[in-house]
Order: sequence, then C-alpha cells, then structure tokens
Amino acid sequence: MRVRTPLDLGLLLRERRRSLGLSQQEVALRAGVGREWLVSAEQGKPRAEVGLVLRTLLALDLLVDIAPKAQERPAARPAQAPPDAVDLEAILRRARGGK
Amino acid sequence: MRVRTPLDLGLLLRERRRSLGLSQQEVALRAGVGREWLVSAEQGKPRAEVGLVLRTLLALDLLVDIAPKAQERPAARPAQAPPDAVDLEAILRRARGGK
DNA sequence: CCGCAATGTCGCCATTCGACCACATCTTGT
DNA sequence: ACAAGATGTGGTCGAATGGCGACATTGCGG
Repeated sequence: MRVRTPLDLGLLLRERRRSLGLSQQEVALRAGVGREWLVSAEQGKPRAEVGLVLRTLLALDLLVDIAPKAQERPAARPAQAPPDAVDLEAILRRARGGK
Repeated sequence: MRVRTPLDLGLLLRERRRSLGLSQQEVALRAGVGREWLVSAEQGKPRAEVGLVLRTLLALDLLVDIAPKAQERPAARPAQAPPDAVDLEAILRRARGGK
C-alpha cells in the first residue's frame, strides 16, 4: 500500500493487525510499545516517533519500501533535447561531495 | 530501498537530497521543517515525528510503499494442506468487527 | 587569501510525547 | 444476566521534541 500521510499509516496498521487476528495488546507487546500508543498510532497520530512506528511495522511483518517517484511522463518523446534539463551545478556538487 | 530502521531512513534522505542537488535549507523549506530537524533526521534520529518524515519524503519526491513480507518460502509446494493454517477465530472476529 | 554557502552543534523554551493506571463502553460467549 | 476481553479515553509525570538564533567548521570559488 502507498502511504502518504500518518492517516494512511494508521489505517494500514489497523487493517494488517486485524487480518492477522491480533489484539492491540499483543502487537503492542511484540513491538515494545504501550497499548495506548498503538491506539493513537492506528488513529493516525502525526507526531508518533518513527522508531516506534518502524518497530511496529516489523512486528506485523510489514516491509517498508521507499523509492523515487516514477519519472514524470516522457510525454510521448521529448521534442528537442532540453538544453538545460540537467543541473550542471548539482552534478558537480554531487561528484565532489559524493560518497 | 528497503527501510527497516531510522538509520536507513536517514541515509536514504541524505542520498536522495544530494542526488537532487538540494541543500538541507531548501529541502527543509519545502517540507516545512526546521533545518536542524533535517540534520538530525538524516543522522537517523529515532524519535523524529512520522508526520514530518512523510512530508520530507514527499518533498523529495519519494514514494512510500508498505506491504506484508512475502510469504515464507513455499518450500517446493506444501506437502499436505495445513489443517489449521487459518485462524478461524481471527476470521470470525474480523467478519464481525470488520469495517 | 578572503568570503560565502552548507553543514553541524548548542542552549532556550513552550509543547507534546509515551508509559502507566483507571475508567467507560461494547461485544461476545456461556 | 454476567464475566471476560478488546478498544478508547482521560489524567499524571518525567523526558524529549522541534523551531529559532548564534556559533564553529569546512570546502570551494574567485
């Protein structure tokens, strides 16, 4: 599922927990968080700590994948090669500072 | 990229920002967070707020996908159909309480 | 060599978090 | 009807958050 907001996250958590037939108590225990925390997390609390969130997802056997948005539509082939489509500065900067 | 811990998240954020040739300042501005926050987020702060994290990912055009861990290896086809593979209770519970 | 932008730290401070306990509902099974 | 479990809510309390301003470094460009 695609997650864009804390709300999405909450719904996902709840649905997954249910589909596994677990109680909030059990999940909270496994994830090492308070039951009350889980309650608000499932309700989409935006200020929950990422650490706890990740632990919870893990406890539910959920994998998190993050990737760059697919390239903006190629628009049926670019007419002329965009002259300054590339940010030279950026590339150089990256090359220098690059790991 | 697969994200399992706040550390992974931090590295991802940093790498992505760099590959886009943006400064922390710019990203922070776009995401609506403090620059200092971004600094620690990129360093893997475990207690950062999910809300801010999601906003930042969005500001970097990153998509978050969460899905159940791939089924445990089918082990070359399960010998006999697992008698109690399904948790009846869970299913019932779900059916009742279901949205 | 100087200056500047980028990155990291630090302290201040009002706000909020998260664990825990107690209660209030609801639902379900007996 | 009653006991038991799940889920939500409210309050307490110590601890940490995130934004901001001020600096310290570093690296590069001119």
